[in-house]
This record gives sequence, C-alpha cells and structure tokens, in this order.
Amino acid sequence: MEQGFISLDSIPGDFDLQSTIESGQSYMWSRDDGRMYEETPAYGGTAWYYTAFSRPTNGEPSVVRVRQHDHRLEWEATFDARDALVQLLRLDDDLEAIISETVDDSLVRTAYETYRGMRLVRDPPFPTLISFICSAQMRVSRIHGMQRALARKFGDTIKFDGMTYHAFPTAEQLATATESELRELKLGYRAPYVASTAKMVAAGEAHPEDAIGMDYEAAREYLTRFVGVGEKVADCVLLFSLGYLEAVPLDTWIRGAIADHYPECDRGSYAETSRAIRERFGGTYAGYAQTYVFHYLRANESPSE
DNA sequence: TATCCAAGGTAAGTT
DNA sequence: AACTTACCTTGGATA
Repeated sequence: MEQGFISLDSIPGDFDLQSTIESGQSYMWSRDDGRMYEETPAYGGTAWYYTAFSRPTNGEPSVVRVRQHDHRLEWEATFDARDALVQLLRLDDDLEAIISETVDDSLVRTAYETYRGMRLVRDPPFPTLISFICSAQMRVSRIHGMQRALARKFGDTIKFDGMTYHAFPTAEQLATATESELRELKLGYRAPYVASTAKMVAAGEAHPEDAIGMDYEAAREYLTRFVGVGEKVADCVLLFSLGYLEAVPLDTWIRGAIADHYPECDRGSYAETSRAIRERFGGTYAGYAQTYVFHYLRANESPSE
C-alpha cells in the first residue's frame, strides 16, 4: 500500500471533500460506513471514501481511499494516487478566481458560502455516461446504489488492505449485460438504454471522450447519439467528466430555481433556456454556480416548497 | 395499512 | 420544431 497526503493549507477557495463527493455530481465514490447519500457523516466530516477503477495509464485495477483531516487530504492506495486525486477532485482549479468570475446574487452567494470548498469533479467518461443515463427520474441515493450494483455484478474485483472492492465495469464488461440482467439490478426502463450505450462504446462506434475539443453545444449534440442521453444528461457528462465548466444541466431543481429566481431565463426550449441561464451565471464557469445551487436547494429545500 | 406521488429525463409518435 | 405520452421502481408523504 502507498499512502500520503496533500496539504490543503493554501489551496485557493478551500476544499471540502464531503460536499464534493456527496453533492450528486459523482457516483464513483462510497463512504466506508456504507451510508453515503443517506445520512450525515458519523465522524464530523472526516469519513474515509473509497473508489476502485482501472487506471487509464495501464488499465491496472486500482483502489484509492481518501479522507479530509486537519487541513490535509490523506490517501491510501494501490499506487501513488496524488496526481490522480488532483485530477479527480479538481484540486487544480483556482476556486477563488472561479467564484469571483461567476454571478454574485443572493441565491448563488448563499450556496457558495454554505458549501465553501466544494469543487466540481473530473470523473472518467464512460462511468459518468452510464451513471447519468441511470439518473433519469431517479433519486440520488438510488442512482448511487445502481452504480454499486453494476460494479458488483460486472466489474473487476480488487483485494486491497484486507478488503474486497469492485471497480466500475469497462464498456466491454458492461456490453455483456442483457436487458433483463440490468432490470434485475433495478435499473427499470433505463436498462435497455445502458445495454445499448455500453455496446456502442464497446464496439468502438463512439466514445464519450470523442466530444472533447468540440464547441460546447456541438459536444452536447454529439453525446445525444448514445441511447438514453438527451440534452440534460449530455450536459452532466460535459460538466462532470469532460471539463466543459460552462455546461448548466437543466434538471428539476435548476428549473425550479429558474422559475423562482430567474423567470426571465425561461425561454421555453432547453437550448435557449440553457443559453440564458448560462449567461446569467457568468458564462465560462456557469456550471460551478449550477452545481452549488443544485446541491444547496436539494439539501435545504423541502420537496413541497 | 393502503394509496399516491415524484425522483438530477428520454424516446417515440403526433401535430 | 414543439407538444404528448409511456416508461421501471421505490421511499416518503398523505389519507
């Protein structure tokens, strides 16, 4: 086992591991008490989180554990995970500068202040594509549960430090899944979407990362070729995996925020409303404002309000 | 205890 | 292009 820590003393805009991981943008991580997305941490924000994946560099199945403690990000892994963590958790973002370049209104400011240090994630493309296909009409905790079920059934098993971990399946592994197998994992009507998309990627017909480099709206359009991916899911993949920080996924919570706080941004169609709210949130880093508002409303606004 | 409802939407069919 | 409708499942709200 390798281990180390990343000092958070002088990171611009601070860093908050719990809100970054549990804000509904990433489904790659689990908390080691098994209660992620269900209850607040049992240890005052210093819980260990783990993720298992095949390393992009050599395909080697790997495990990373991480926790935030005493202004440090402590990690234990099957390899030197420092660079991977900087990438995954966007520790290279100048969050202070980003916030100063986005809109300053009461809703966004409150969200920034409440979850100070929350960062966007830079998750791997294929798992992000699949998890947000699964996200349609589904609660955050159940989306997370689906991804764990997919990993258990179709992913690599990795032993590390006396524990057994399950990596998210590769496209090739998930392409072997039948629709009925996926329905048994409670994916519901998303099962055929996941099966089709996994087969498309495994066959080399298209890859989500092919969108990198395209103009934002062209990239969003490109991703809709995957079955089960519409404009909203495409925006999530662009924002949480492919580095398009201007993307503003228009989900139920953001649509509610538009109705309550930015009614002039409702232009009817997804594309036009997206442009309007993106501009309102400050353009280049509008996705940061989106994710803060999403997390703030979901955590603080009761469903009936 | 039974019923209802909405959850980080999308695809397919109509107008 | 804009509008409708069907779609799995289930935790939590309501009767």
